[in-house]
Amino acid sequence: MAVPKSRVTELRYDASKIELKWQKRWEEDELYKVRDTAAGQKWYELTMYPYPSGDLHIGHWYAMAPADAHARFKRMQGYNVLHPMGFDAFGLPAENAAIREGIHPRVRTMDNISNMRQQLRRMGTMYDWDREIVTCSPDYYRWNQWIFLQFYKNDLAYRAYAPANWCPKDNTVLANEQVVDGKCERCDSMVERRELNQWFFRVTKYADELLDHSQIQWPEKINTMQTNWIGRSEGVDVEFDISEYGLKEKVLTTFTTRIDTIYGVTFVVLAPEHPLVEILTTPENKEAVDNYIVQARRQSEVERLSTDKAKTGVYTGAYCINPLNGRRIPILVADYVLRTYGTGVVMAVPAHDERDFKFAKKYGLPIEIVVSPDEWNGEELSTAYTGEGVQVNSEQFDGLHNTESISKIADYIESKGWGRRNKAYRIRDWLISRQRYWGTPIPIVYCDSCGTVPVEEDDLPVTLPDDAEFKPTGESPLKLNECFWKTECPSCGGIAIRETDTMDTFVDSSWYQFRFTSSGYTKGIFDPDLVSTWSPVDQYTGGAEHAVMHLLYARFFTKALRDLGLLDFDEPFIRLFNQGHIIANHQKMSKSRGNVIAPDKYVRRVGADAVRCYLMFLGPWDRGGDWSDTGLNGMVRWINRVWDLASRDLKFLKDTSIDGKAVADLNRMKHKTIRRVVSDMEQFKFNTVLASLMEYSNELNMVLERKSVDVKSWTDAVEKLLILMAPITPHISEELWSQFGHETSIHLEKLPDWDPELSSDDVVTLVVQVNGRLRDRIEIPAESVTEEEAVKLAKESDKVIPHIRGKVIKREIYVPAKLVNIVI
RNA sequence: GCCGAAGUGGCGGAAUGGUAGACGCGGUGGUCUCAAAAACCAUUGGGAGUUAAAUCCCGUGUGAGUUCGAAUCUCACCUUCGGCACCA
Repeated sequence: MAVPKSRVTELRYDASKIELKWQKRWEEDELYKVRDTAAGQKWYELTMYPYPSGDLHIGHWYAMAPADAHARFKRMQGYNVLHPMGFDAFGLPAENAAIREGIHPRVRTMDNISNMRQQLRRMGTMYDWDREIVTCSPDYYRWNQWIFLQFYKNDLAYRAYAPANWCPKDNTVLANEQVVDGKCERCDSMVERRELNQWFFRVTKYADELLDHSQIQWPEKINTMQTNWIGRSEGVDVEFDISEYGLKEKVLTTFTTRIDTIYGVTFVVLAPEHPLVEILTTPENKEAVDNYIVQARRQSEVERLSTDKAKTGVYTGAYCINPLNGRRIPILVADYVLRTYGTGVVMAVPAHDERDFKFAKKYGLPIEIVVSPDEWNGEELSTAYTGEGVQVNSEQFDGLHNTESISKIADYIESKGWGRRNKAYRIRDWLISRQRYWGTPIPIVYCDSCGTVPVEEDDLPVTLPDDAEFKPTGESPLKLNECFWKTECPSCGGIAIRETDTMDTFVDSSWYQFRFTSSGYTKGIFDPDLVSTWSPVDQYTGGAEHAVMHLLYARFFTKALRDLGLLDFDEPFIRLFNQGHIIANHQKMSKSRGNVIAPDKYVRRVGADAVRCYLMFLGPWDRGGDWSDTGLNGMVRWINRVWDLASRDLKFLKDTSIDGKAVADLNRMKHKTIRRVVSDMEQFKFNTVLASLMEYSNELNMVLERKSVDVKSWTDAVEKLLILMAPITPHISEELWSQFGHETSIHLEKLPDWDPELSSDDVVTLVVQVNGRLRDRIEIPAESVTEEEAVKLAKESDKVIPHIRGKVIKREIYVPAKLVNIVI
């Protein structure tokens, strides 16, 4: 295999010197200071803030540099742009490092932030650092606590004893969204089940509204993922009679989406955690059931839900009655039924449900067909039939197609009072408790006499103690810190204990987009005027991996804050764009592969502009790209050529013979380039933006060689190139702009308009086909050719004549100013 | 298993019903140089053809279809990537 020689393109200029010079100047001039009341329509463009891991890696660059270019572009279009930056500063890695190395999470996090802040400046970004948010600052997290209190008052936050996903490595519980393939999303450990008292946010209250994506322009993929995650199913709750046991509960309610199969129910299954299990189980079955429940509890969620696992279960010894046919059927317990979905009770129809079928086969339970497959002649099924068909064995509904009977049977059940239509959701409430130190303390106090008491708003923030001990005990380090947990009850003044769990860090990022509008505000979570000036975010960018976590939670918060009267709109982010992932040498970057690209190294060598350029050039932003050092060289070469073009001594044009056509052609090319660049920038098509700019600069090179245009045309052509490049390569554009004698920053320039007339070609190529095959290309003046003329030209072509000579022409197709197709 | 996206030169990619391969990388030949690197110029999908050209044929994962015309639309299949996966 040929190994490409490592060649390094030399820069014509000192990139670091120039870039640092302008970064300093921009800061002194407060060039990027955002003014709430500046002229121009507002444009709020936000990119997902980073976790302060210590170093800005190439993935951060890939997310932020193109986003910065786009925000700069909007600014040059005349918008008043807010494009802020902050740090998602709470989280497990800092605390785990503290356990390992003994460095306090705050110290380490703040160190990392100051390093990354410098790296972000070095990238040449236009962030206004006065608006920075650092979520581990009490000025920020006190508002997490404030929101928690409002949620608590409005029944959107509640505490419950429930089984939770426990990560044994991170020593904390996780939200459902943070469990991927049964493993911890962060550290890949197998998640265990633990029953604990936990705080939840009632995201399910907004399930229906969250399904509505009509007010946002997001990638269909993300909308679908959210829709699937919420997982609304419409069906019927049906009550099976258990009155024979003389209990308080007279019925067992099941949820089904296949009410058409109700006559085929041959047994009913309860989730092992269902409270009726204990009550209904007969004495002779008690031991078996108890053993089964213990066994089911021991299993992790993954083991229990594994699709390939054989289905297991036990009889309770109890029976219930199907209200439709009066049949008495057995009640079982099986762990394939989930307590948390629907009613936690399943009416099993083995003939028409894959899971029930397997279960029935294993335990020898009857299988009764009630929806007939096509051409079915009464034989037994070898697998569950889940398709459509005609009702059989269904009393008065026999003969109906099941697509009809679904609503007929539901109506019948409702009219008889045996049940009602209902919906079930896959999404669960958001578990926000974390048994960790480095997060927002939950502002709740437990008092022996008053119970659960919220901290007074005036007493916020509940701050993290600095002297916590970090030990991996499985409980919050705050539990070991007496100064923290020992407190007075806000209600009775007696001795009370603080909640020692902290909040999931996704709470921080659920509303940070609003805090950026007034990040220093002390009288509330945000300034009500400024939040409505800037919000919602017009353009959000970030990775698709947050589809059902951050993006869903942020939408939930927006709706909840709206209902609390704090916001007057429904969605946090109007447009969303997901960038892809950057890889290296066709492989995912990882330390173990040793192919991690360290941007700082390249920035030192060729400057931030070249790196920015290359990241935007290497492929469509949403599809990601493959880093290659030689590819970067190409960008360096191009920037060098632009440098040469723009720093040419104009004397070379002074005594040229001006060619009127060359001037007109250059002007045409200029307008065409402006049009293409603006339109592609708008759509985040940075790679084709750069291709257009390269074509334009190649054209300028040709003009330069021929020296055929006047000084004024040349200067304007080059200045327009610099303006179009400014969002992408902010430093070099600024430098060359000032070399042209401009006193003010290029970043204060408006993007030039293009003339629609001039931005299209005056001469077009007429393509001539015979039977759809290319035979000739004829240069014709645009727009001035009629169909007759075009066809005539085509038929007269020397290259076409041999193909049509002596043939009968069946059809002539003409696409104006583009193509003639002669069909023979 | 289900849902979704994608498959184009040696490589990254452009073109979303009308000139396939823009732009860039890499390669080849040349200029400059003692030499190299850098830079610059030319060339670069495959094949047939010719002294040279003209010209022709093939070509966008595979196979069919729609159309005057398909990388683009439709169907089936293959591969890769992403998401979901006992949710009744």
